[in-house]
Amino acid sequence: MDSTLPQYKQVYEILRKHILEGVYNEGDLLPSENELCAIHKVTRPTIRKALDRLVNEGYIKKQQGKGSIVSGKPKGVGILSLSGTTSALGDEKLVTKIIVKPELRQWDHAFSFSITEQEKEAGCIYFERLRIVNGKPVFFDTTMIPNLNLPRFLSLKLENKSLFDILRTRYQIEVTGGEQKIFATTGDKKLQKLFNVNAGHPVLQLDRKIETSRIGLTIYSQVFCNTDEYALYGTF
Amino acid sequence: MDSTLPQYKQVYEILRKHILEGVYNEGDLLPSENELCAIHKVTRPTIRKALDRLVNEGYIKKQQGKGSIVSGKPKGVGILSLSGTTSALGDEKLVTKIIVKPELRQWDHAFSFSITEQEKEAGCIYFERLRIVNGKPVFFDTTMIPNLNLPRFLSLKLENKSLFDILRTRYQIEVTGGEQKIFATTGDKKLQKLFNVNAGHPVLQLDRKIETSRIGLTIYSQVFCNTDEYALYGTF
DNA sequence: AATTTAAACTTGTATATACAAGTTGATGTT
DNA sequence: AACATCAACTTGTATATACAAGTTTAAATT
Repeated sequence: MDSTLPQYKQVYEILRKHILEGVYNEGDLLPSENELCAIHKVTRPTIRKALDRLVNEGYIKKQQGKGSIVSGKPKGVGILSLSGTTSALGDEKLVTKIIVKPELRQWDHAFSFSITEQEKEAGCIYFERLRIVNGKPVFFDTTMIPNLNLPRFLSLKLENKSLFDILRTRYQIEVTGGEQKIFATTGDKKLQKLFNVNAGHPVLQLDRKIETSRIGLTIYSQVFCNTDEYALYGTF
Repeated sequence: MDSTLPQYKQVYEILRKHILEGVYNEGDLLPSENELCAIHKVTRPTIRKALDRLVNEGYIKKQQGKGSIVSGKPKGVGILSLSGTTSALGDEKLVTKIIVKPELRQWDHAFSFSITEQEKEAGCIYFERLRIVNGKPVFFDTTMIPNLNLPRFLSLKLENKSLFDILRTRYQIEVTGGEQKIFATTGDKKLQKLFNVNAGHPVLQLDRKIETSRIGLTIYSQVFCNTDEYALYGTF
């Protein structure tokens, strides 16, 4: 497929990358909109559309008369993002262990969410991961994705990459919204064993239904988190 | 002060109000962009800017070739919003009890967040609220706001209105971003008593630092939630 | 020297225009 | 009747232009 990104998205991707890679650091001013126009050979409305997106996602803040100031921290996926947590900790200290490798399953519901007939027919890609921070298991997440035109997904390695980065770069799928429910609970025995905690230990549970730019593709995710040492952190 | 809102914001406010008041319901199509142009006597880029905002906040979804589809549910304040929970439950079933009325206090930190010298000097407006759903206490929140040019705030009644609605309509202050930490914990004795639960009962804790469009004004909020029957719910 | 003023930046708002691309329904054709 | 085509919608992208409004810097004035 061709699928050339629109210019404002191209500029957005470049600036976003530069911020993440440290070309621009927190507190820095981006080049002015007119300079960006010259650099990328587009007009100001196009540049402003790219910048609007960076503002919405929390990468920059704008101040009239002054410029675009780099915030640095990514917004994450709407709410609290594990990737946000990841980046806050530094990747080298985080280990991902696949408990259940991506496999095809039948389903008729996704956690506390109901699914459509279409989703039921497609079946779901299912996997479980345990995230270990400095030797301590902190996150356990279960993900369900309807098996709709995601070639070679089952053979992808999820250890070191963010699911959403894979979807974005490999399949051009972006998160457009979603809903979530958050509980404080005590995990079951399986979870107590995975987290190595006693019965009755408080655990955070997060059920998410994540809508994407591909119509019909909704991702369902359930995350358990031991917040003893590491809180679930996010910017918005 | 004059402070006439820009046209795109005026259109945004009108459409937002109409969605919330049920002029347009979930699943409905908004008038097309060209029709909205005619209605509000502005050009399409202006209308599109208003719609962009509604999309970002989750009020509508757009589909090329079709139109703008009303989602209905508000996005809330970036993350999970109590107002979102409120609206999901229906206001009549929610009772707010003021535990500590808004008062001026000294402070040198806000929960797990540190504060600036300027904020420290200004002192803080402090209040505590308990939210009761169908007779069951579910939320307990503590709020700290630096006392910076918020006339008559101390005499406002917070029982029936959202704090953020007050800030937006009365002081033209909007939330621009923030950060938060979420824990699963067991509440202290005060909280056990407020929630009427046993010791060791899992409770959700949420520390939020909320930045606003008024420079220097950051709101600090700590929320405890008993998620036995009602999960913290939010869309994004 | 201190203050005021103005110029030269910055982002914010708004218009007018053009064409691309997706959706829908009506009109033909088979 | 079923299908294909087309026209008339819809939103998406992009340009060119203009002026308003906030910030900073430098020049002019006191």
